[in-house]
Amino acid sequence: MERNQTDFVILGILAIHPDQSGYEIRKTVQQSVGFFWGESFGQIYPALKRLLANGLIVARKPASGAKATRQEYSITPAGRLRLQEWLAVPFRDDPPRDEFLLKLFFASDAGPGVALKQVAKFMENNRQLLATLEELQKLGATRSSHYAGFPYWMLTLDYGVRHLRMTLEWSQNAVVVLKALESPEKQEGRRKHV
Amino acid sequence: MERNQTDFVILGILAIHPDQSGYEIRKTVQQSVGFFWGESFGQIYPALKRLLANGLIVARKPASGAKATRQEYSITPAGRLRLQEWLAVPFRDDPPRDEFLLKLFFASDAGPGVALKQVAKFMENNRQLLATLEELQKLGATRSSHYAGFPYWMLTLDYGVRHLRMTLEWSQNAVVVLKALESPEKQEGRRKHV
DNA sequence: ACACACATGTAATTGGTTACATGATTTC
DNA sequence: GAAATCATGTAACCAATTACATGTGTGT
Repeated sequence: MERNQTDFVILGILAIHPDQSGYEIRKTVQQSVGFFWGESFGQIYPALKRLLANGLIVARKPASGAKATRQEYSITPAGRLRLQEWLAVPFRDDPPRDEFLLKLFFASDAGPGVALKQVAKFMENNRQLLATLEELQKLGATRSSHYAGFPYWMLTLDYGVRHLRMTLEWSQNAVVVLKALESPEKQEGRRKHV
Repeated sequence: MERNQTDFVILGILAIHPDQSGYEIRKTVQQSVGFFWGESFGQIYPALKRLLANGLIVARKPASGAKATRQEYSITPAGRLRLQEWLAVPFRDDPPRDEFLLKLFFASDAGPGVALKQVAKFMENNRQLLATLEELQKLGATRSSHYAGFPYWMLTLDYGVRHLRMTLEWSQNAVVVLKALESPEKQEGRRKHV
């Protein structure tokens, strides 16, 4: 019960910025919480209908000039209340399923070479994402936004940046460990061939 | 395609330690990869039947003396091959959905008090888990295990420990930020009431 | 003319949890 | 004899992705 998080993502996004279409909501989600949350159209459109039926959002044909097919949504007072209610419910932390760690855990069956490839991809992914988030952070710092949500957004961004930096530090060490496993000799800080 | 990760978790676990029942496999999963992966019975039992039908594992009634109802499974050579194959496929990193961060991101609608409560729970959870993982790490260090998988297990453990330490550092800062938002005055390192 | 982004939706499938249902064995 | 743990499984439901299907508007 109370498990349909898509609804709340939409409410949250519309609470920050109203008059968005389903298409736009998805883009906003990707650009704001995308580094720790994803939503697909297959979930967004049905969710919008649900929210509409429950009076938590309202639909409006956009002002003339915009596309005729487009539907814009805004949050209602009831929707805002629902959102606030949900915010106060303790989050549940189920273990996030991490496929990378899973493969690494079992990797001895395939050897260090395979593990090193996975780690390399992991590093590359994280380096790129880190660059993006640091860019966002810099932008935020200069703009010193006046939105009420701003400090909260920056906290999550900071979390992301710290997380990615940690993964890169860890990766460097992992590479050293795996390379040592790769070469048959033990290289305990000494030359090869003992 | 190739998305049924439960199958591979089971194969991986049985590759490390054979002759386990479905019940036992689940426990092993919890105790080994539990901090980044979970499996429920509702998935394990059907998966075992699937794997059995495909010849990737074999079933055996346990030696006399054990429970009659119990079924023990082991990985077959075909299963091991399948596992190795999967290990070499690049992992996919979809953004892990983090409900805690999501609530924090939208928390301005509910205020710093609500956010602080969520952060407090987050810290508490992570402190506990960190203690458990550090315990495991210490145990691993003394035993200096001879299993081939050992270095890989330690890498994932190290990841967990680093991650949790990072979350606690971040949390401390988050609490400071949120407390500052809570009190109406700006406390820029100066006295209140300007 | 073509490509790309905007825009909305449904259907099929898979993935996954939770609840239900049952029963044996061990420990107190 | 009661409670906890071991043990297996199914059914109902919910969550989520992916593929399918369709069409408009904008820019080159």
